[in-house]
Amino acid sequence: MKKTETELTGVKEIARRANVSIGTVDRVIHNRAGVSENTKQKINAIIEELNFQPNKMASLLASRKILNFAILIPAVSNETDYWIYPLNGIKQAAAEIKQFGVTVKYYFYDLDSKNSFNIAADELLRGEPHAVLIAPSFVEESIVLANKIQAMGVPLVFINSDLPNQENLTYIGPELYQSGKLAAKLVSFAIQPQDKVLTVNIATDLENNHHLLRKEQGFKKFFEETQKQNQVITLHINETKLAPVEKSLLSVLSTDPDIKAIFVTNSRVNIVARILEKRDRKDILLIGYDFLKKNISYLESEHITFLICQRPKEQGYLGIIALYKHLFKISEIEKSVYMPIDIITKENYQFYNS
Amino acid sequence: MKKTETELTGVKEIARRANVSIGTVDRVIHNRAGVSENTKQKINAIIEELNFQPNKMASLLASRKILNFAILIPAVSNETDYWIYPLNGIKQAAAEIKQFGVTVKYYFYDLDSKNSFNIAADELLRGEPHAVLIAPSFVEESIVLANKIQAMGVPLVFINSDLPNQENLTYIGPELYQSGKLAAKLVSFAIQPQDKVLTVNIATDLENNHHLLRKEQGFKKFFEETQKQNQVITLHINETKLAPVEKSLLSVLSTDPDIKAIFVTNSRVNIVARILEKRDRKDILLIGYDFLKKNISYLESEHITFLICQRPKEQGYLGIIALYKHLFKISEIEKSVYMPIDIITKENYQFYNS
DNA sequence: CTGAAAGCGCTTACAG
DNA sequence: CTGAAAGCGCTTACAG
Repeated sequence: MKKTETELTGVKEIARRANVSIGTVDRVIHNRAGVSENTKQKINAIIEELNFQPNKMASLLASRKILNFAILIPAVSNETDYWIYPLNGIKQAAAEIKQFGVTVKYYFYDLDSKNSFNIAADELLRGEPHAVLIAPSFVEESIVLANKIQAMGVPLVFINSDLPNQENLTYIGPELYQSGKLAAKLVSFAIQPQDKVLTVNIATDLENNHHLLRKEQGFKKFFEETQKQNQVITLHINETKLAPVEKSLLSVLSTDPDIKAIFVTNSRVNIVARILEKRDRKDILLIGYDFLKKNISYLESEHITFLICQRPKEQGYLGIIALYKHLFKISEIEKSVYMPIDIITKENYQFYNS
Repeated sequence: MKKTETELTGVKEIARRANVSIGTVDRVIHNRAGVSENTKQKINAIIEELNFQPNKMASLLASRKILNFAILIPAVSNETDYWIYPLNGIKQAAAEIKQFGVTVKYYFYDLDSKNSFNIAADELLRGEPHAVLIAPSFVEESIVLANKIQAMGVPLVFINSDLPNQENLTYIGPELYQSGKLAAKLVSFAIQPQDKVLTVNIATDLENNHHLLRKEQGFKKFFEETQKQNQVITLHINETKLAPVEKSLLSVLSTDPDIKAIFVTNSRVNIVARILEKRDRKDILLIGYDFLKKNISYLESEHITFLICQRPKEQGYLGIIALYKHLFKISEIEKSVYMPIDIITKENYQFYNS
């Protein structure tokens, strides 16, 4: 249970072979100034030869570094508990890497307020973090922030939605188009050729919700590609309260009684479920997004048949771990990590851990 | 970026407050013998008060421990590449914890040979590992091994299948019954009330394949519970070569032309896919298990509609991490971790990372 | 440009 | 039962 092959490696051995002090070796390892080109090369050669990997624990211990990670994500709101899941993932990762001197600071913004985003972003910058994870819900504002963070040379991770042309360390989140296609496939099983299908976007600010449209496109694409003859009807509802959604939806359903499946492009599928429940319309297959308590209860009662879910907890967890692995040089980080597209039903939700 | 609040905590501070040496503090922390009850209590009180958590990196560094993990899993065979995925997960975890002084040793056995299992198990024991992960495919033989390992006080993790009444640290793998139910639900969407459904077990040694029966039970249970009128027919084929499987299967299909869906209870679904492909029977919905290359290609060609998959890579990864977290006291380990039951289709398989 | 010394927070013999 | 010292493999001032 003891290490044996010490002495053969390590700064000491390098110093001995190069005939210098370990201080100089350290300078070379970390590329610090003040070493003659000559000894530098000599030392580097030995490092190569020994295939030397500095002992991270020792270096952490000696340097007494503490690293501050900053998190900027939406606050958990009354309307949706979605963001509790990424937050839980982040907290779990934070607990695990605490012992390596990492502290995590949280900044929350209101999904209904760009201003709250900007305020939180300013606070974050003032904290001078060593690494940042953000959910860039507001595109313009997020780009401004991302540019500042990247200018500081601070590694940045996006979760949940991506921002193009940034120099972020990685993106961890869903690929939307494909999830729409998958939804369409699931729907296609349960309907007859003459049935119609309805897609519903429920969001007040569709501008900042391009992602809903991506899902819709994927959904429609499936029906085109497979040459199904089912008509796909599209409905945008730019309100999120029950009453107006109900009004719009019922109007469409009465105009088109052949609609036998509804695809809701976000987690507000529970609103539609509630409406169908009131009218006792179990003949319509309902499919939507996200593992929220409200949605799960409708999965239970079979008003919702499928939920598509992209591991919100894992997004948070992996985001933090990516920053940790990068800063501690544990492994290389991929530029983007697309979460698996999970299908949740009444039969498997109890095994879905977030 | 420097730590500030040092001195307030740590063995030194405890020693100072208790008026003893840090050596004595260390003895108490690790419950070593040779400390008077009196000073022990005094020190423990201070530890409580300070909410002291020893610095793991320092302790690791000072103790120069190396930990050997032993892995016992089936070898990757020609017939199936299933076990490459757990192995990859294990290797990934091993790479990440290598820097903490963990080395991993692999022992492989042949799924067709209990003897090879016993030989590998003996070798493993001779290696005197500090932690063990096994896939206990042969029940009897695995129990014998598990008892020996547990008698040595060595933490033990099971992946892929569980063993009852053991004192293992944790089990990480699938819950089979529920996955069968889920398969039934998926099938139920695509069939008409008059259609029949076939479940197929393909395995030479059904005795050591109780798990197939569990899936079959779950599958049947769904049809009972939901009072579907579809007849569910059961077929056991105790051969794994194409020819005999083909013979059995075609015989059943010709007797019962109403069979419109087939549920294969393991990864050999590709054999059935091949048979259906040859006969160009795309009218039969085929569903089976596991993200194998062969299976995926039939998913692509739409001879297989659904694959159910339980994250083999993650099972390996999490198994190792559980041992690491246990030995390094990073967090408590749950007695069993059931993997999510994932549904793989042509539309989402490319995002499934194992 | 380089070295010698002190120290990170622990653990490990060894001496008493 | 307890303490003092050396050391883990690095990093950090400081001195030259």
